[in-house]
Order: sequence, then structure tokens, then C-alpha cells
Amino acid sequence: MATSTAPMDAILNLCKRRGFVFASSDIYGGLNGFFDYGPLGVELKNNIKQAWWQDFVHRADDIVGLDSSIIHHPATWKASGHVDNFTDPLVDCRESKMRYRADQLHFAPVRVAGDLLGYVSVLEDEGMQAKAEEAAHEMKRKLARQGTLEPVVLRDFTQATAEEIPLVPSPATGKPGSLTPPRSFNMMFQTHVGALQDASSVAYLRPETAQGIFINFKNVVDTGRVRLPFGIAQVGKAFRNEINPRNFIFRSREFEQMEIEYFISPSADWQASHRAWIERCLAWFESIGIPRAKLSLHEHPREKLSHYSKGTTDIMFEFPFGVQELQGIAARGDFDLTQHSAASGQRLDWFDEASKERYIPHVIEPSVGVDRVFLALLATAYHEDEVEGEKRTVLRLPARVAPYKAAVFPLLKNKPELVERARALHARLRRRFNVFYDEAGAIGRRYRRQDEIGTPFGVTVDFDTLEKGAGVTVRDRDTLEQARMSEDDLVRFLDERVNG
RNA sequence: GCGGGCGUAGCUCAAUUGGUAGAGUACCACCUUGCCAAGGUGGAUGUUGACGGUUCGAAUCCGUUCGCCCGCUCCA
Repeated sequence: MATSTAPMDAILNLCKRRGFVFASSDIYGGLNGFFDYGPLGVELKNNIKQAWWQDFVHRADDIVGLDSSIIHHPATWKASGHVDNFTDPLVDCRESKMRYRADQLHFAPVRVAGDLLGYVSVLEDEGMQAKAEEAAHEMKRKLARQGTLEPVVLRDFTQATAEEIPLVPSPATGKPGSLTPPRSFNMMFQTHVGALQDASSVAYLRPETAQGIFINFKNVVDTGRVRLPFGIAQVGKAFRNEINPRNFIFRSREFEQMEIEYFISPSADWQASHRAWIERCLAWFESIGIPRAKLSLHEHPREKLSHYSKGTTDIMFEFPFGVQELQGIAARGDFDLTQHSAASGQRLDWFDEASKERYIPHVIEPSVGVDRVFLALLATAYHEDEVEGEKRTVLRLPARVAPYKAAVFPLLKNKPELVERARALHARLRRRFNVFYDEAGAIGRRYRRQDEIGTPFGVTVDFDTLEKGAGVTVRDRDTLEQARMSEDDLVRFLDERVNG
């Protein structure tokens, strides 16, 4: 099967036309970074979440579930580092309209014999010290100053004083006066709990589901009959006030995560566990219909790791707009439990019966965005092909995640006995599966309508069903081939394909 | 946040120098139809993204704003 990725506009178009995804608050002109899932979208999305939960919780011995509240005690986010670190200090150049991260913009005063000549600025990279020194010498030469240049000491722009800011040149123009003071931009959505809106009532919508797991670690250990190593899984909404949401549902301000915190002994080989989780996640993507050929791994370089991470590997997917992160698999060490233990004064550790030791477990965190999986599935499944000279749009979604598992049709609408039998079959099937019924228009048209929304099987009640007791025809969305089978066999047939 | 492009029916698009907003397709009903977007008849559909201005008159001109796409920037 081809592994080409569908163009973004075709996917967008289908999503809107067929009711998968709408712009949020559409009637008011939309709200940037938010999306609503329509009748078909909610089915696909629920199926993704259900498949994930089944595979990682129900069908695993070592993982239990959790559903924590979206708003946690604000101390949670102080301890996790989000209040201080989940923030970008931004600096704008009024002249060039360029924007910089203040902590990546470095500057230094240029002094000769105690006299301030001016300032130099450089963007963060390996050679920035050399560049800054060169610029300082250049300034000294241009001003024709005699004397010894004092050492060039770089600081980042977050440390610039109010007096210094107007003197630091913009890296874009080389002239001072155009840089704004750094403005701190925390990406957590703030709200207030209770009637009073003062500093003591500030709370945050969670920017990740992970912390809800860590702050429940003790509860789960005390009640869940779990034994190390074990995982806690959670599916839920997270919120980030992204500066610039892009690429449809890929980066939105409200999104859904499926996360596991997998706790291991500090003496265990975390790198082996990390690798095992990467394999487990890759296998899961393949099982729901995302081909390995479109997936790749990206290991974060050591110097770019987040404050909590010992190692992070992303599973990347070939999206229509480029290869981008689908899932992050981070080794967080004992950072989070240690932080919450210190901040709360609670013991968040594990007593190992075998060694009679008490320790804070380390953790491997596979974290995947539901909306990104949704988009990856659509990009993989979307195809345009030709059937007998006619163009056909088809979503080749695996039966397990497809919104409808089958559609039931009477061959003709004006033959009451066909309609009655088809309706009865539909009623029987829908007790187990989400199944669509359609009698409007020619049979070919009805097949095509289902092709476009990814329904894997078209079940038709015809005259042989009634007269010869020959069963129904089951038409395959991808091969277009028809098989005839009894209604009992059809139930088994669907069960195998949907539930594996 | 900056620059560029774009917003007309569910979708794809028309609409002359400013002069009654239309077509195809999809949709709904009925008829027809013995398996891959057939045909017939009838029907519904728009504050032309929103707000304001100019004008006798605005989809069209001007301003503001919102949203989408592309490129920067950003994305612990």
C-alpha cells in the first residue's frame, strides 16, 4: 500500500465537509487555537483513546488508570517548575520587527580604562563570545580609543537593567534603542478559584496531564496493589496558551494527552526501559494503522533537554507540513516525585520488600497527543483513487478506529421487504457496533459516501437474502470486493476486525 | 507578534466602470433504479466573515476587527 501523505488542504476540507472537525466558535468567526470535533470526529477520537486505553491499561499487567482534575492545587505547578520555567521571556526589536527570546540574546558593555563606550549584542551559539569580543574591538577602533579593552562579559537580556536596555543594540539592525524590555510570557492559562479574584485564588488549567499522576502517586500506591515497576495512565485535556497555534489541530491551545508515568527502581537500567517503551509505542502506532515507514525517532541532544529530563526521544511522524513530533518519550528520573515530596512534606517513595530499602522511583514518560494521532491517522488514511473512471475519495481507516464499522443498505428503497430486513439487521448490529443505515439514492452512491468517511464494510440486503436465504453481501472498502455471508457470520466477521 | 495571500450557498467557484447575488455539485421530498457518485419532478439554502464609513445605491471603494493559508518568530 502506498504511504504517501495526503495534502493538508484535502484533509482540512474533508474534516469540515463531513463533520470531523470544525473551527471552535465557528458562528462567531472562530477562535484561534481551538477546535470542535463533529459527529464523525468524536467517534474517531474516542476510538483512538479507547484503543490506547485497552492496549496500555486493560491488556497490560503493569499499568493502572487515573483521571485527575484539570485544575490542581497551584503549589503543584510551583513544585513542577512550570510557574518559573514554562515561560518565555520575549524581546521585540521595534525597528526590524524581529522577536527574540531574552534568554538567548546576550549583551555586554564595552569599556576602555573604565569608560563605557557602548554595548554589543549577540545571539546565543557556540561562537558568541568570540563574536562579542570582535564587535567590542570594532567599536573601540571606530571610536579611535586608546587603551586596554576590558574583558567582555556577556549576560543574557533578562538581566539587563532599565538603564542598559536602551543602550543595547538590536542584533538585526546593530543600532541601540529599538529593543523592548523583556516581557514574560507564561504559557499556562490562569483562572481563579472561588468568588474572590486576588493573588491567593490564582489557579492554572493544567498544561500537561503528567503532574496529576505524580501528585496521586501515593494514593495509587496505597490503594492500588501495584508493585514496582508499574505505570499510571491518564487521558485528558491539557491547555497551553501558545503564542502562535499552527497547523490545524497539530498545535492547539486546548488539546488532549494520553500519558503514562512508568515507575522503575533507581537501580534499574533506565536506558533499557526507555528503549523498551520506544519500541512498545512504535508497535502501538503500527497496530492502529500508522505505518512504520512514516515514523522516525528524534533523540534530543543533551544540552537541549528540559529541566526535568535525563533523556528524551520523540517519535516523529511525516505530517503533510513536515516531519513533526507525534509522541515524546522522556526519562524524567526522580525529578517530579522529589519536587512534590519536598514541596508537600509528604513521603513519595516506595518500600522495596525484597531489599528492605526505601527509595523514590525513577520514571519513564511516554506522552502522546490524541489530536496529533487523529491527524496522523487522517493523513495516512486519506486517498483519492479511481473506480471505473470515476474519482473516489476514500479514508482507509482500520476498522478498530473507523467512526462507523459498517453501513447497512437495502438494495432498493421501494421494496418494503428489503427495507424491513435491512432495518432489522441494522438494529441487531448496532447493539455491538456503531453501524450506519442508509437507503437514500443508488447503491453505488451509498458505498461512496461511506468510503469518504472511512466505513470499512458495506452490507447490502438483496433479493437473494430474502428468496434464497443466501445471507448478505459484504463489500470491502479498500478492495471493492464482495463476499456473501450469513448474518451470524457477519457479526463474527465484524467482531474479529474491530476488536482484533 | 511581523510580512504576504485569502474570506460570496455545506463544497468548488461566478457576478462588467459601484446598479435586483448566480451556476455546478451536494442536500431534502417524491418517482424511478436488481450492486459502485444513473435519470426525472419539485424544494430549501446566503445579514457576501464581522463592525463602521463614503454613496441615491456597496460582494465591489475606505477604515477597523476576526479567522484561515504561506514565510519569519515561537513551540519547557
